[in-house]
Amino acid sequence: MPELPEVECAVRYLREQLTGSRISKVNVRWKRIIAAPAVDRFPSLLRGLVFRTVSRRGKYIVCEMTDRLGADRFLISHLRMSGRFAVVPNSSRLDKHEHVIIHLSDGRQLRFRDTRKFGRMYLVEDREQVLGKLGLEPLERDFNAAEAYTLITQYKSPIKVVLLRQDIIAGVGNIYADESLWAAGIHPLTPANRLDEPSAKRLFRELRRILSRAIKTKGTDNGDNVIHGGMYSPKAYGRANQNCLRCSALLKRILVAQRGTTYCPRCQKKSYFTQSNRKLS
DNA sequence: CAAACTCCCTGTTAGC
DNA sequence: TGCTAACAGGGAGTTT
Repeated sequence: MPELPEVECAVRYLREQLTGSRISKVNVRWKRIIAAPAVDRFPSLLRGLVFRTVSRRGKYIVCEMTDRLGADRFLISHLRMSGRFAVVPNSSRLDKHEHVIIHLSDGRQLRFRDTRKFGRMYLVEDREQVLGKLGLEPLERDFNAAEAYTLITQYKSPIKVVLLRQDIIAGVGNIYADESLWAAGIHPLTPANRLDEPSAKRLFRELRRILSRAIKTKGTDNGDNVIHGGMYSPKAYGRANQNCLRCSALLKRILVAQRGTTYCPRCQKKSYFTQSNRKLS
């Protein structure tokens, strides 16, 4: 599932492919993907817009567009579980999971493919309408660990829950939450406000290191499959009942706020619990 | 106000 | 082998 690094790779690909291109026609094949405005107005409002640039905010892909009069419009997409973009020639065979087709005036098409149909697209005049509540960007140069520590100590919920909250730190999903907690040696159920400053700083350092490295390894993947199939291999996520790569203890799987969570009971010490948790199988 | 639950979807996998 | 049912998971919305 795409998280910050996968979205960043998609953004770089789209920026390369789309900058300067004009939309000539739009075909929506699964209406629920269009979150704003009303689906019936979406194609006509997009027609004629030119891609200025593409950037990322959290897990959102932000296409900055200009209309014929030079006014700003924002085409913002969220890949959710299984969404991915591809820019292909018109002649490319239509896949049954390609739900939004954006025709470009140069004979190519931007296609949004999403098997689970959870992805969302927004066309708005004010980007804050979609992005307004997002939290800190963990890879920004101005990300400050001391500041972030002060921020997370406001929450008594488990640190993993805090990491997953997009309004606190943007872009972290289940994979990189488990990975950074494992790397920092912090139990996922530790209440955020019980973390000491060194632990929190270690967590942020590991988070940034892991996110950056994931972007690099996905980036070196062959160019036309930038979103998935990267080289990043998780050390904790998805490795329940396998040996910890640091201490060789058996990794454990629990539920934290309804999300599958894998951690090492030896390296990530159990300290405090704010909620009951139950074992999975 | 926060935590928990429900829903949206379908490919994959476990179970029979 | 072939079928069905459970499951995963981000985020919005609803309920407790």
